[in-house]
Amino acid sequence: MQSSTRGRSAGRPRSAAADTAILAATRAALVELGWSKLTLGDVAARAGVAKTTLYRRWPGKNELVVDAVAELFDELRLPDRGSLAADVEGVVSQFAAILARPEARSGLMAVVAESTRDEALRERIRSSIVERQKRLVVEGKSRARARGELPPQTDPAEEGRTADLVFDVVAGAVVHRTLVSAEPADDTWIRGFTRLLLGGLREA
Amino acid sequence: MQSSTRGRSAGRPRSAAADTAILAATRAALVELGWSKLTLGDVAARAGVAKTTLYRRWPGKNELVVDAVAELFDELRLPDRGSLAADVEGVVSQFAAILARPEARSGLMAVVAESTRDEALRERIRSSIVERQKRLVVEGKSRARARGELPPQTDPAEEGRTADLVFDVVAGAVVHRTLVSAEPADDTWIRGFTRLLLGGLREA
DNA sequence: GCGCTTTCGCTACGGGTCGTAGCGTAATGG
DNA sequence: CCATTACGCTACGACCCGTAGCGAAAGCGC
Repeated sequence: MQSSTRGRSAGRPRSAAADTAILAATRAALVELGWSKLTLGDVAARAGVAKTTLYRRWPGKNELVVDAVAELFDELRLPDRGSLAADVEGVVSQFAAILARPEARSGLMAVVAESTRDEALRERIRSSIVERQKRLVVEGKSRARARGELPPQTDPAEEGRTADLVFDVVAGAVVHRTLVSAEPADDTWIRGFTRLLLGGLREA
Repeated sequence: MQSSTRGRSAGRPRSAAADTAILAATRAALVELGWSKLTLGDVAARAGVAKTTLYRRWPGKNELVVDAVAELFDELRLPDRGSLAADVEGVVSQFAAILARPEARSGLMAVVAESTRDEALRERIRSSIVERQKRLVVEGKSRARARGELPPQTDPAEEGRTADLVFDVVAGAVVHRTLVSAEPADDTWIRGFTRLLLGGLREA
């Protein structure tokens, strides 16, 4: 008999504080234990909530970690530094700083790996993490085009393809440098990468 | 084969057939179950060996999957196609084909994620997977230099840095395209990527 | 052949995590 | 005051882990 209107009115409301506590506890557990040794029971204990509360809000470990890591990317911005090269260096630097944090290193690749067999999880990652990054690429390109640093683009389909391409190159390079090669994406590296991205291999 | 003389001689030798059976079973399990649901008991059953045999040869799931996936990269070659662009397209195409296989998709990122907290595992990945790929980059660059497509490089330290950089860009882009963006690195994409890599953003 | 050594298959076990069910209590809105 | 929903807590079967112990098998040196 739900008096309808919206299902969201009757009963005790969910504690918003619990949400933030759980996500913070998840990140703390990622730092201390890493992905594989992280257990939901441990996260619940750290957050001061019951394990059942956790399961009422997230389907499982994968989705929880995606949400916990996604918050790390909230700080990503694209400040206008005056030139395309400076803009690229700026955003890559921010991205590298996030990936240098242990909670991101441990969690991000693990959920991406899981997402290869879980369509819903992949969509969750895409909407809460990837899409936000990709928007920076689109904005940066249009800004450079307004400055005259890049030729105007007529075909919108072609424009979308190159934006995707550039995004995969930038994000992929930083991730690979940080997690696979396991060496820091410091200023020297970032300058070299920006030069390669803008001028190509023949000028590097 | 393998005529004696070296340290190991006494006792029953380890079955080489068991090794190949176990690694093949591991890949099959990766395809069917993915990383998270893969259990060593299941792999042992598929391979027709006892679980204890498996633990005698590999420390755990991580190392086993690294070795199983590493074999997929044995086929990686750098055929001489006459130009730098064609060489790049060729090797990227091979790399993309490997990453398109489900056993690579499921396993590779998972072990990389684990390696962020396990130095020995990272070294195992580096020596058995990454180093082999990186050599292709070095060889391709020197070949292009011999053709006159790239300027000669004087400083060997600088040369090493750019080789590392190019490697991270190439491998990272393909991995990101395949696993994060979850779209195929087909011929169209490969051509666009090669053009971006060689000519830079201003020519793309 | 004969032992010595190492590996193999098998069984069994304690320890840990999972995800859920059940229950009584707490916090809202009508 | 009552209906409704969230919460904390406990308990549970199921599963996987990694190891120990056993007898049997398979090479090697003699």
